Amino acid sequence: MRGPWWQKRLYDFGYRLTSPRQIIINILRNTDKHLSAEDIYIDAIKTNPSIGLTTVYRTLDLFSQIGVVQKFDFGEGRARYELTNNPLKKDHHHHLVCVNCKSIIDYTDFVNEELELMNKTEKALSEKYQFNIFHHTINFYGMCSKCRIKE
Amino acid sequence: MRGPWWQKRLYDFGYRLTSPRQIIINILRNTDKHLSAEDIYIDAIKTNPSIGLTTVYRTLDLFSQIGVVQKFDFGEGRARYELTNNPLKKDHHHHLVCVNCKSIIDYTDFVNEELELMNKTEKALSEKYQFNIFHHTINFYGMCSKCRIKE
DNA sequence: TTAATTGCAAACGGTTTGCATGGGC
DNA sequence: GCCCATGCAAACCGTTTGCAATTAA
Repeated sequence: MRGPWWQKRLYDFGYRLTSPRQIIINILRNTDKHLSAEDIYIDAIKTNPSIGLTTVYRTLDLFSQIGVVQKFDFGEGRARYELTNNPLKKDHHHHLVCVNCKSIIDYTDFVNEELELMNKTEKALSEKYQFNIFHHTINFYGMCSKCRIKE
Repeated sequence: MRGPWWQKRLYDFGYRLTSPRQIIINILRNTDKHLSAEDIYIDAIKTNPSIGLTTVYRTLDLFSQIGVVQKFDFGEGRARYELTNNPLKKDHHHHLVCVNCKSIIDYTDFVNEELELMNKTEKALSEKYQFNIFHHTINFYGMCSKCRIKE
């Protein structure tokens, strides 16, 4: 395994349970939601009240750089984070975002077809534009049923 | 035509050419780039130096609410804006974003196939989740050729 | 002992708001 | 005259940075 010393221990929950990095990984492992840095911070201080918000940001940045965590921006003015391989989440999913209440639904409908097309597109784009593509996002924006009733 | 009084005049360039709204529309019409509020502001004060950045934000917000402008968030910590029907831009396109230098390429490869699938997906999602879907975004993230050489 | 990790407070940068002025109808 | 549009300055808020203290290897 490559990377810094602690990377290979990321999923070893027996290791120094109160280390901020372990706490944050645990929080992300135990949710199927898209948490913001603040969400994670609020949850983290329940386990270790001395954790700082700065550490949460730095940890998330580190994790997203090494690909353990994926950072999303749904246009709310704050980032949201997901564990890349979350056992509680559908493997490959995309997002359906309510522009009103900001709720997010993960969907997997047509992902197989989608994936096929995306792979094809990715390959073509890589060659045509000489891009080294890491990942893609597909978001649908609209208004959820609850918000539609209220309006 | 529905909407506020000035909406029907959006494309009437003879009308009060120094009004901030007209200036901003002109700027967006004459570029094929994804401009940030600041980009637009810097361009706008060349035409009318008394325009304020606040007005740029308020105008863009208004335009994106009525669907004249689409707001994008590529995860840079700032929003970028495109005219929905920009004559200089490809009709329906998606984005290829360099995570390093933040350059954005509009691509149209496979858009027809993509569009077909997206329409199908959109319809299915609308029904399944009772969402009223307005639009979608597809972004590929990777590293462009220039940045790859530098690293 | 040496480098990495962390918390605090302050800075930062994009965006929004309060408020008073100005311009169109 | 009334309402909407606008500019300015200040507030806001998520995020980043400088720095000193702590911890791990």
